[in-house]
Amino acid sequence: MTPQGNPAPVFAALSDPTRLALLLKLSDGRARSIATLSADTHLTRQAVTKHLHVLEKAGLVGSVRVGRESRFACQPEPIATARSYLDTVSRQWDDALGRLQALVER
Amino acid sequence: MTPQGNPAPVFAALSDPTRLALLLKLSDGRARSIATLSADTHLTRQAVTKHLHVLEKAGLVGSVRVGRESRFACQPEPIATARSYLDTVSRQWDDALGRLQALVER
DNA sequence: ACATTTGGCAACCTCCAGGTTGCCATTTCT
DNA sequence: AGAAATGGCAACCTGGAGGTTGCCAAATGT
Repeated sequence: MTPQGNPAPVFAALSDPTRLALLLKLSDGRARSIATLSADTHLTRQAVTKHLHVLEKAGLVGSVRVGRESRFACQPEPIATARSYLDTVSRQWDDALGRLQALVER
Repeated sequence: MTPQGNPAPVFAALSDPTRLALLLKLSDGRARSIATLSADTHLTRQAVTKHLHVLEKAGLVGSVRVGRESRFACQPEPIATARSYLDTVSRQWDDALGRLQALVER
């Protein structure tokens, strides 16, 4: 259910320090339970749960229920989406700058 | 290589569709007045002004007062910051995936 | 069998982002 | 000089984000 092409939700998911920290923790590819992920945080387990669900809705992580615990792990596609968006913007900007400079140097 | 920078504020600035649209408009490098930027929007000039100030605080755009109007234009550095962050995350993820696959294939 | 770990659900609170309206100052046009 | 364009400022409203607490259900350890 990850809409491709609209980068705003992905950026929104990335706009919170707590979620960035979670992503960094998960960026080693290992799957972790909610309890594990909220262990060394000053936040409540519920708060962490909410953040994880936000990340999941944005498609940045996926979850699997294993016994009594549900494990979360990274999913890379939306990051690629966000990166390609930034690439587009900065490329257009570079192009425009290049043209301007060419005009000036002429 | 590249400077530091906390990427969360940049992502926060990028997390709004209106601001993304503004950035795209400005990504051709030309500077525009607030009135021009809010011309083909369904939003109020004030709303657009607020969004522009958010982008400015994040360093994504800069403004210059020219006569009675203030012109806004792109500034590329924070975009580079955000991109490098996404690069870091996705590289770490790729590395982890690689190690996992190496383990599995053994 | 019982206690513990783990997590889902719901109610609640507070704060701020996004948006509006109204008014006023300055610059530009005629 | 007078009218219009441009935008800064402030008050105000509303919804949702982020966080907490409390309770309950299911899976696990002993």
